[in-house]
Amino acid sequence: MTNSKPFYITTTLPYVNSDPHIGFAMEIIRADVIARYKKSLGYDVFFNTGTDEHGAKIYENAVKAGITPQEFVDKSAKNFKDLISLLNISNDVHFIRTTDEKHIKACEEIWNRCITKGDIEKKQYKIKYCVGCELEKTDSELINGRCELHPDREIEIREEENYFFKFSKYGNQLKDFYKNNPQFVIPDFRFNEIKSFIDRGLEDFSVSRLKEKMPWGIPVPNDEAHVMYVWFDALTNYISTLDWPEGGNYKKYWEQGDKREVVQYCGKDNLRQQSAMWQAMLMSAGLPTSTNIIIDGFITGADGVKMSKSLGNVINPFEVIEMFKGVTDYPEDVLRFVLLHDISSFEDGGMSLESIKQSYQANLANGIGNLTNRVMKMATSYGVELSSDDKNITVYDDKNNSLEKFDLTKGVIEVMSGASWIDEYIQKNEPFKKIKINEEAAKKDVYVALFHLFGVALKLEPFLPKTSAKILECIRENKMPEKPLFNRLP
RNA sequence: AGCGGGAUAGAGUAGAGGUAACUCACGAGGCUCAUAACCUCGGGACACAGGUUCGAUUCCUGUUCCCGCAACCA
Repeated sequence: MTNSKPFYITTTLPYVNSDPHIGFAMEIIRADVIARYKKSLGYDVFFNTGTDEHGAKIYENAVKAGITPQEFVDKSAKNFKDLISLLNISNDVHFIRTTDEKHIKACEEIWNRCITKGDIEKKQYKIKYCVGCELEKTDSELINGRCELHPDREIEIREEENYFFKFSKYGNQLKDFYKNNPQFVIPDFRFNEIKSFIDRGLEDFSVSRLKEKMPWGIPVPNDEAHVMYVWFDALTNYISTLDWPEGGNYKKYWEQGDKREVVQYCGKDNLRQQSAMWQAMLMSAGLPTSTNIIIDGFITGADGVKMSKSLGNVINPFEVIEMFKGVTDYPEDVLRFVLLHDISSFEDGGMSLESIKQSYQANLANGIGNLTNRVMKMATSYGVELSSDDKNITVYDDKNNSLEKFDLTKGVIEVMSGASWIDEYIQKNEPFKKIKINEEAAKKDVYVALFHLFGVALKLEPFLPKTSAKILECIRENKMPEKPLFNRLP
């Protein structure tokens, strides 16, 4: 391809401490939709995801399970890879693990650059320690300044030496950066949140831990007593995946040219890390900043309550796919669909197995699936076929405005209304009646329906790739689907 | 305490200074090409109190209630 502009998109890396969560499924599906859409417009896309594999929780869990941390993360990383292929994520997605050799090298390099710049230095770090638990506690874990589990004991303040990143130094630079990039964080209200966070003033953050307490991390260069704490380790993946500093991919996809597009998807809990901390780290290391941070909402239970194991309202992505295996050949498209269509692009949204079934029935079985049968039945029995010119269109050449704005929910709803337009059109024009009295007129109607269905299928590609391909195949080969795309639920 | 967001039909959401939209559910009718699907019509809503305005549900102020954040949580 001549002229193909580079485009970079990444998800955050999920922490492999627990099983893949429906929220991560949503995040990677959304990033995948953008990646596929950009590819369809001819961009040269680098799509990144992976797993975050260091830290105390993993270390403890490995010890508990009686295996090494490396064995533990090897097993967990596989779960995530399994989910990714199950969701039919673009197969050229890059998968970085924070235990990968090239990642570790990149972390050392960015650390060295920041320390050379004078932005990392040792400080006393006060931790709150519960003697009962024998654990460090954060303020949010304490109730009235006391440990929830041991309210009868005083919290001890202990001091240790940690490395700190001089985040406070970057407040003004971040403010200027935000001013010059009014679309940096999407949606607006999240951008406001981070701006007012910066306005309140920044504190330096701790970037190392004592190795004797927590050995499972990347060693701090030139200091055997410390390992890196999560920030320099996990965030660096966005460039280590590009073989930074040496690799050509870094130059091509991150530096790019004048009109860079470096997009990071994340959940709302990651706003601060992605749009402020990571950007400051990049500034410190003398690297170009990201161009867009897209913030997703959270998925809640049906009535807006938090998903939790104790409430039993947790949705497991593997289960959802399993549930639809009997009724359709495209169960992964069902999960993709409900996550894209039923959860709003930037706000929290509720979901339950019941709501998933309902949405499936209404939109996929009664909607797209039924419509495909309806149109193809008439096309094949009346002998209507798309002209070879029409048939050879491979890209819907209109830019999808909602996708340009990363509003995927609106994007998929627009495609669905295209489908229901066809249903209305058929009802209004009644080609099934006309065929008995005026064959030509009936065929003309069916051609219109067929042509529009073709357009719907093309536009559906980034969202539901397999369903789209099947519909296009039926139209191009002028045949009925061998079986209904989406059967009704029993 | 502070900061941010929110309160719209039975449920979930959209929207805007001037006939309040959509999906599901509900009621009536239509069609028979299709997966008892599809189409049309109907009922039903802007938390409360002030203010600005010719006019606000939309802007401002206050009240009540809900939800995040409160930094080292990976």
